[in-house]
Amino acid sequence: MSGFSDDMPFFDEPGARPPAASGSAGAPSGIAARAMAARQAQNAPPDYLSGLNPEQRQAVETTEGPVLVLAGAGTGKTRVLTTRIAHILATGRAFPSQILAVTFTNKAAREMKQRIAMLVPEAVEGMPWLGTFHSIGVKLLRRHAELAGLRSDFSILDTDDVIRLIKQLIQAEGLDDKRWTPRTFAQMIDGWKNKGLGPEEIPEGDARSFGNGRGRELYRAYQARLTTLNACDFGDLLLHPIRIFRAHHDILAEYHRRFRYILVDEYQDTNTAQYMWLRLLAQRPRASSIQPGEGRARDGAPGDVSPAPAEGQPPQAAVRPVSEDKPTQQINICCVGDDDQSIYGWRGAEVDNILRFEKDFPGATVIRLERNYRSTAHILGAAAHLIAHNEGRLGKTLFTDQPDPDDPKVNVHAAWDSDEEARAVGEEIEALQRRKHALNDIAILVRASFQMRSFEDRFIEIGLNYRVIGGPRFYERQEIRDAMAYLRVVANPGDDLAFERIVNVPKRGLGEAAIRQVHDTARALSVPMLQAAANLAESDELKPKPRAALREVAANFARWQDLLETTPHTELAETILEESGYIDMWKNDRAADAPTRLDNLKELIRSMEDYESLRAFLEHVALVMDADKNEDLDAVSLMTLHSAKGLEFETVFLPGWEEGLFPHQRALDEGGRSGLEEERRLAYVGLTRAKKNLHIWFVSNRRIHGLWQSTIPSRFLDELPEAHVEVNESGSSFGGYGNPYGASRFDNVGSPSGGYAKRGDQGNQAFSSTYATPGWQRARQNRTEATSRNWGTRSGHAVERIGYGEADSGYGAGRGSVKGRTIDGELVAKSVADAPSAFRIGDRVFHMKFGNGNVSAIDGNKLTIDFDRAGQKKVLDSFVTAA
DNA sequence: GGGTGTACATTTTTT
DNA sequence: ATGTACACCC
Repeated sequence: MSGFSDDMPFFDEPGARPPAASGSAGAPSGIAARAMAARQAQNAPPDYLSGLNPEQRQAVETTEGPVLVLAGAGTGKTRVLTTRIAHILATGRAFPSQILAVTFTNKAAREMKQRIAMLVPEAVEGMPWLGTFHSIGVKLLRRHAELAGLRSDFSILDTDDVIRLIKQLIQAEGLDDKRWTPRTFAQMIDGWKNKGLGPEEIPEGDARSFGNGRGRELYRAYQARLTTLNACDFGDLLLHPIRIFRAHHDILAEYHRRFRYILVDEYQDTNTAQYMWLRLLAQRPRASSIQPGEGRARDGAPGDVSPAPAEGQPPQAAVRPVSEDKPTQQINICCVGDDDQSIYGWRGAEVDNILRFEKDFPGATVIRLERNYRSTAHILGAAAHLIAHNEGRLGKTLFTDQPDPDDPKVNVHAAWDSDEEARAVGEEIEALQRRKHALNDIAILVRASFQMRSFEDRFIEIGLNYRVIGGPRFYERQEIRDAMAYLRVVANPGDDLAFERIVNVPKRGLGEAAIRQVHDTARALSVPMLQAAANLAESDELKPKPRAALREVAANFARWQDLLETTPHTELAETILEESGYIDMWKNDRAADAPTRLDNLKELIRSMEDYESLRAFLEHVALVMDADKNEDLDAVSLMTLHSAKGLEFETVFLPGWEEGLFPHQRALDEGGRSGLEEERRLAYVGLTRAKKNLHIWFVSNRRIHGLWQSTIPSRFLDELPEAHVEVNESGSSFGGYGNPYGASRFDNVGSPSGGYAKRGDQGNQAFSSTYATPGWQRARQNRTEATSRNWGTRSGHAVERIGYGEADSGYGAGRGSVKGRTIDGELVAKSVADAPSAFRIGDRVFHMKFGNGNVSAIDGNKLTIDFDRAGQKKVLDSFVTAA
């Protein structure tokens, strides 16, 4: 139908054009010339190699055979990857189109393209196979769609579409969608697909665990529905090609001939499906059973392998033959990764893939990059000591060539609560700013996004520029998704999900009943809903009003589809949004954000200009996540630790190092030891983002889900080496309250005279010099604002009180009631039982921080207490005792 | 079909 | 505490 194939140069098309835009169709003039030059000048290494250290250079020059590059943080990973590609090209080992280079994110792919362009300018246009797993998957699937039961104009559904679809299926099965939530099932399917499992392959137990044992049927129905919709989800972008490769050896063989070199970025993040996909492509045709489930290795005729020059292959003369002395179809796969930075286990990544590499690819060369160009010796020392607490590593130790005795140690600070934490970080940043430190070179990396809020509040208050990275994405906004739904129906009339989304947006008087009717008709006739709507509009099965509405919708789409051929896509999009009444809908909306939404729609249309066709644009939006950010502004970056991977900053703040938050309680509860190790790797990633200054913070009180919790410092703090760490005792807070893992040097943080924090110490006097600190003033202010009573002149007493008056009984009793789960003797989980509270309304109670108060309401184990001094708070009953 | 009330969940995120 | 999603009622 659509003419999308223009922008996809498939190699086996007649007259396949190699490096198109370079104008070198046929003869690789530019590249070959370069290759010649390179070989003529063999004595002097090409200049792109000259800046590499010996390990990097080895990684670049070991082009043949399987290679694993273990690239620690800041060791020049991307540089190796891009130089390696440049090297392969410059030496004439392959054409750009014969290199498969996969990344996880579009950002990484883009960066790689840019950097290759700097090294080999003429090559990039011809690297059609550099991209994310998913974008390459789409490309493969568009080419062979019919083998997966799809048409090549299939839609790609995002998570939201998938959930809506599954909801329909669950309801169709007569299941309660409260008991069996679509979200849960969508996650299950995602998990199965990550493992490469289709409906028939999932374990019986999994199948039974959902929807009264109907999991397998539901999954099957889901896949059937996708086929009907001519759509696939993200998982299918990998799974369909895998199936096709397995079932059609001739097609796989084509790609075997095609891809001479395979490069994989962030290999530690690959999941099982991606692994299988890579194995299929990298496998030597003759290779026998290497992998369970991968047994059918034999395909392409073993003998024929040697460069059966397909169209567009470099003339043999110009190319150094692919290692004549080695067996044919050499596996030239190079995986780059860092097992210590594997932080995506929760979404299916298998660290094992990287740990197993040498077994998977016998004879592999393993190269370690440990020379770090980013961080100071203190930071590296801290990171190394921390990560050494993990088991099952391949083992690497980062080092730096340039230790500087003036480098600051890693700083650890304590704060009373998250507001004070934000306030103090804000002050530190302002101080840096006065010293001309660029804000762009400062980042705050949090474990969970709710932590960002206190920083945002504070930064707004003091007028500090900041940017949040990884927030709600542009294309996830309602108005964008609506607009996209219109476009999707035009591009793929079978996209019922999109149709349903907008059939009554703006309101056209089509209620649930009318839509159901369209749905049923579509099912009965096995046609898309759009078609069914057109039919219904001509029948008398509906009341006049909805009938007229449907007729108009159907006529509109018919007209738009005609325009698709003749009208530029941006213009078409404008027409659609105008004629559908969608623009007017927002113009008439009095909501405060309506103008913003209109702006977003304009921006959407503007961004379409960057794409050749409607379908190219739709694909971009389906696959690309990036929100455009304002790079010009000098601003502090605020993001989660996960989204910080791969970035670096001069100065990094890591707030929230408290048990339960970091490591996160849920990671511990659900992941046990390996969950803890992943959290530790996350900490490692955080530490290694910093070039020079690193500040870690923890607080003693955090409000989680609306109630106050006392917190204890993260065990990770205890895993930092003293030699590289400086505990900052500027003393604006009350630090830890004892650490269940034994004495911790952080127990005393924040106590000028020390010692109060030790259990049993009578440390009241310790606070005399502390209560007047800004943190306290602020804390007090908050309380005053909240309750405006009982908190004026007696604050001094209150401070003493709150500190440790009867702490032993209070704390001890509270803690003692919480049972913990342990792994190897380490406390890992402390789930609080939902036992009815032992307290009653009106009871006089004591809380270790807020002092005495009266219980005013009880909700399970959550108490609302009117504290004498601290005002009304909600706290867990395990944190108070009868007074 | 739209508006109001209640119930529930709330780590991390890419494609 | 706070937001969202759904159910129910007008």
